[in-house]
Amino acid sequence: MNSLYLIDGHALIFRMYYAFLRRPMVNSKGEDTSILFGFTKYLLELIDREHPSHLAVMFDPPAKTFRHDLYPEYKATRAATPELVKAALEPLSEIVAALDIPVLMKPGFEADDVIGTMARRFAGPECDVYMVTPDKDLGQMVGDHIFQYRPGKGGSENEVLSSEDICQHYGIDHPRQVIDILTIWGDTADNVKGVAGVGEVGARKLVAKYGSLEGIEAHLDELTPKLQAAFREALPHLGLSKTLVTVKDDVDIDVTEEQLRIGRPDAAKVAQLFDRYEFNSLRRLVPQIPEVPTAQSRTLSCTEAPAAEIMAQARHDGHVAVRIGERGVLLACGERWCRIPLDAAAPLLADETVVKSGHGLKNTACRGEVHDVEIMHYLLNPERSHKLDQLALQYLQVDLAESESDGQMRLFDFSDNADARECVAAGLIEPKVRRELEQQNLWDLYTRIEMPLIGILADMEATGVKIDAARLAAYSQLLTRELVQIEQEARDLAGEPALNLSSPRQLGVVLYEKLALNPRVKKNARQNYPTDEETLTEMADRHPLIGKILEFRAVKKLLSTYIDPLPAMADRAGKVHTTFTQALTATGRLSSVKPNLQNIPIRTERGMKIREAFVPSDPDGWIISADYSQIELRLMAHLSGDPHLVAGFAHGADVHRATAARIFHVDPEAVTAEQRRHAKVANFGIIYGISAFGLAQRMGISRTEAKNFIDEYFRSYPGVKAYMDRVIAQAREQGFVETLFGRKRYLPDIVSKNPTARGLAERNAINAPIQGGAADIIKLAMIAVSNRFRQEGLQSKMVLQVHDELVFDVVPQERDRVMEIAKHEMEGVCTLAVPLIVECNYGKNWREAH
DNA sequence: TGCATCACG
DNA sequence: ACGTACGTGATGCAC
Repeated sequence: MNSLYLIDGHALIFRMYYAFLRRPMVNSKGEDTSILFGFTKYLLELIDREHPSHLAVMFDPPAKTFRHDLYPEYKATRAATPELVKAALEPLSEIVAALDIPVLMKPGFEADDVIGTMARRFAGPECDVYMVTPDKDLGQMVGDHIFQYRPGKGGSENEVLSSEDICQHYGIDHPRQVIDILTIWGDTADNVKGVAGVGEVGARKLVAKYGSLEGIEAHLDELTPKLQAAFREALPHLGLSKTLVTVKDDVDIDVTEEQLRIGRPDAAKVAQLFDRYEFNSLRRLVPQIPEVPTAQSRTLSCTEAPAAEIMAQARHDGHVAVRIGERGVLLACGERWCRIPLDAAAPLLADETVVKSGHGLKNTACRGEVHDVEIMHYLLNPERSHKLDQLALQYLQVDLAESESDGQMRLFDFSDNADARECVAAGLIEPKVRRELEQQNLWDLYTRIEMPLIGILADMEATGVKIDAARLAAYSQLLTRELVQIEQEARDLAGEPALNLSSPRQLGVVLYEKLALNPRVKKNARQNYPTDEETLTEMADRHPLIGKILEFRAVKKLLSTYIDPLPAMADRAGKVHTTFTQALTATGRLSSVKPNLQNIPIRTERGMKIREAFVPSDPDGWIISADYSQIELRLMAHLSGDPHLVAGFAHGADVHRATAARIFHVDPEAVTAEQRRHAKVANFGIIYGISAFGLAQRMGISRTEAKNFIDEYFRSYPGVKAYMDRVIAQAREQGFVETLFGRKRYLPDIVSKNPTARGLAERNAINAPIQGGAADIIKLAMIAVSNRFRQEGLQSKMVLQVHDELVFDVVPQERDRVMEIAKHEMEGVCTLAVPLIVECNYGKNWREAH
């Protein structure tokens, strides 16, 4: 199968222009090489990653296009092209030409049209076409063997969009309907007028319902009066708008398949250009030109060996390094390596008598003794980088980016063995990191907690959690209608029909200039007025618009972060699979990404509706949630040993009420609701390393009152105060703090002369042993629960961990057994000065299980 | 990119 | 004097 990549040159240039705006790259001659560097790097990395068989770059021609002839105001509202962008075009063409990549331009047409034409012409059973662009316009051209390849934002991964993806995103049946959506939506950037008052969401819904622009026009009378009027108003110019947003796919352009075929760079020319612009780091991506040797580093020596020999040696040594490569599994013993298919490696990986070492081994079949240097290094210092190239530099003095000394090629020749070098490097790093862990008494933490957790997290990710997509879809409809309504009301209240409620800048202007709701407020560092929730809530009584803004934001958040994306991320079984990150947080907590299932709403009624969509995979099954009650405050009680706080956790007692009783010198029964609320806020503050300022903010009292409150708290719980002083002193002496289980966090700023930095370090010193200790405890609980599930052969699955809560997807007949196991194992993880209490409930969904 | 905003524990 | 409660991730705007 051939693959043709069509690069939208201008879009990529603009992306790079913005990416480097704050910190431009300048060479020793003082030239700004940001765009050239970013563009070239993206291009070379794309080739290195995707191995295209054919490739071309499209640029917009400098002169006007047929769209300007049709509509003189086309793109008239655009700001002038930045000088840096203009200046980049010519040198960039030179670089691209030197790489033997064709540049296509057609006078009178935009790059989009040429891309559309090429895609239509070359896509077929023999060739997949990838249109490399972040712009939504080309979505209309996606189809059989035609994909949109969207560069990732901010270093994130590139995204390949198929016809189904486009349809799913817009809720349509065919990508051509993107044209109708764009026509109605309009395009501010190109000065193309759509239907006034209808945005992306509105356009999507209308096209989804009526199929096309014509369909909508035929059923105008079914629309709301406002919409009807808007459409009638827009009708005269919609035809033109449609032409403008439609990508032409029949441009007369003379190019053959042979010209697009990936060729060989002109090495001398590329070397000369890279020297001129000082692109030293890009040299490794073009193997035909010589590397510039890096002074201190050396390359890694490693040799390929027969697979049978490596496997035999692995079994003999009881140790092998593993890495999953793009073309099979890499195995290494010392500096010798081999590459074999996954199924051939599977028995060795599953062999519990062989220690597997490597970097990032969670998503491999490796089980048993797994020495993952990424996680091992995380325990040495969670806040340093655990990337393999960093570790290789530090432990092996090797630069993994450097090719092997035999000059293996990277570009246009994919026989390079970068993944083999990485596998060998991880294997050589492992004993060195292990020695450090042992010296610092961290090996136990690794083998008892982190290592067994790797496979458990892998299983949880693979199992996934079932989502009721239909329920979310229905809720999306309902909330979207509410959102449109709120938006309209807000615009009416503001008297600004085009107000973008998502733009803090626009809101600021309306609230503070037009309505002058707070004449004293100042702009922040970025010349914007504050529109954060706290500020707005304070002035909510000054204008009804503010309430609408807050409501808009709340609903928008739920829709755009949870309700709409979640169903799209489900697999065919309706399950979503998060990724748990085990080597990220400073304190030892896990994190959850893509999607983040650790921040599913719960605090509002609208939010809780989302939890109703988290359901058991068996329709007759149950969701069980087991959460530690007050685990962090219990840890504070244990660590401080304060007798009053410990007593506050006496069986059945309400700890916040007990705190209020002590602070306010009243009987627990006499505590008012407000007193209890304040005590609760204070208890949270204690865990975070309380400050008078922070407490004052959250309790809505003055700083002096907050100071008095804290003094009273410390008088009531002298052990807590003593613990805080002790742990800060310890941090100052040792440079780090640790949890009950020895997990460390380094706090170099604890001796800083900058009071702000020092204050933060001191609060970290108080908080890290508590937050980290709670993380240790729930990790141990996960291991204990998982062991019990295995021993007893349960079918139910642990599916989520949310810091102090475990969530289970339970088959009908195991409900009571799982409740029992979860509560028992979680409570029995360790013995503290206060009991560990777990609240466990079941229900037909996650909400009911609380 | 960098920031503001807001979802969770 | 200096600007603050602890730990995360996703989205969207504006540059």
